[in-house]
Amino acid sequence: MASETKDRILDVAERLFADRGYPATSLRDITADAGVNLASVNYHFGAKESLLAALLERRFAPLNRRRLELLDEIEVEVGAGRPAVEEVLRAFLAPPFEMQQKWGASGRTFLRLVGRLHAETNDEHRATYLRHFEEVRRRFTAALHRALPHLEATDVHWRMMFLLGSMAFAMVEGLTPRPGGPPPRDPDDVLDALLCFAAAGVAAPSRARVPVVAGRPDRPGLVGEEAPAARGR
Amino acid sequence: MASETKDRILDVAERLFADRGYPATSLRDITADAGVNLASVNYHFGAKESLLAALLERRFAPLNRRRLELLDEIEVEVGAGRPAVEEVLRAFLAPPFEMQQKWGASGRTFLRLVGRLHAETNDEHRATYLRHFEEVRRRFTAALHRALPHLEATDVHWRMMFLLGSMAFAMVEGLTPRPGGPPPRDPDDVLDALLCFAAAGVAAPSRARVPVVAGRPDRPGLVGEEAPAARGR
DNA sequence: GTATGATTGAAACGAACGTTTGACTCCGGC
DNA sequence: GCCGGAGTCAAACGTTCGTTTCAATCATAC
Repeated sequence: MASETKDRILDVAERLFADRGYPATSLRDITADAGVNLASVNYHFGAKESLLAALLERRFAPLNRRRLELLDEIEVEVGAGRPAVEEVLRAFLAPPFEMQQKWGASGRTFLRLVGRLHAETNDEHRATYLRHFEEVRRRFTAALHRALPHLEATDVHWRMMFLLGSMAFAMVEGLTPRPGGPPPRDPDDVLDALLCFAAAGVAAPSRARVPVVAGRPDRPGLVGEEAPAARGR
Repeated sequence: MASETKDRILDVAERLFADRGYPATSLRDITADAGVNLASVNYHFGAKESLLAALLERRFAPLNRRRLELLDEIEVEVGAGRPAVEEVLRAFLAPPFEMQQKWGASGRTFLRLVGRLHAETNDEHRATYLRHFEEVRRRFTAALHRALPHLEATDVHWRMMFLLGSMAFAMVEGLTPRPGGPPPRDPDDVLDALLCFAAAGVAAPSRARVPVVAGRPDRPGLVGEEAPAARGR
């Protein structure tokens, strides 16, 4: 069991999918890089799609188990009270970063892949991916709503979306150095910066719609004027 | 000039690229949907890659011109003073949403495509995309730093990244209704919710690193356990 | 009417894709 | 000694891809 070939294929596929995307990576690319025969992918995994599924399973199962475990701890501790926003966010965001350290370069690669998959709207791949993620999203959305009971459910959903976007972007962009992009950073620092950003954003006061049409040149009632208040807390 | 065939190809390609992604969309899909001959793509655009470039040019040029125009207004107005965070963010985020209204269904499709391209790390496509975006990113990062001079440049860069992620995700997720996802919403509401989230996140106080290493296996201070300290801040 | 340049049409090109095949190698159990 | 299953290998399968070709068509200017 756990043949060496199988693991080599998984590792290389993870890296190449993360680097080039799923559809742009051929089985020939993978097998050539892994130094194994082309047919071995279909032998061990059945099809390319199943390779992706196996790859996600390998990483997502422990990752999301950990997330829910941390959330369980929080919920037991606070009982019927309100969980703290930042604590909930940390339970959601920290495991991927923990994982990266535990799994080394391979873990970092996987994070890029996850960030990528958030934008892969191809329905088949998405289904594979969402199957692992749906329960997590649902439970954390609920926890966030308990932490911020004054927000409408719609707002909580959307802020969860924004949070996902920040996380995905931090993963795919933050971990692949690019010219002009932000300087590379210790992953722990990235997590802290992300938590800091996300906690403030998620917990932002819900604002009544201002009747100003964006970009209108006569600009009455600029929203920007409330920013100092937020800054000075 | 501006032959009908050419425009039909552009419109259909925009929609299909946004729906399925660039590499997963074939020229045959596009030409069949547009009701034109397969060869006409290569005749009018030269190659598939150039079709993408033309498509981006058509939308990005006015979009980013508008962004910089709004930023110019802000900078003229505040002179040597500090621009307001939310005002800068609005200048950045509003134009895509304005555009969507002006361009109708086609504009909405384009937003999804943009959100997608943020995750397309294929270097060629990315280069095409970034060429349009680089100046905008640079100028807005600088403006944000002027608005938040107490932050380190690194933090401003990263928060700009997080902002981009939220925006991209809002575009690709918020505009394609999905089961379990957030309920569909008036685009103006999305913009407001995003501005609200982003302004709070970007202007969040920079926090000193907590000295706890997340997820170390010998577990002095599991990530879950440091959270109470954070909660009590 | 006819020549001319721009566009469209059907068909084919070579390359690359995921997948399948069938022979070959290896190795533990009898 | 050899049998049987697991794994590997080179080769080929049929399909689809982006692109090219070249004749047919159209509008326009002469």
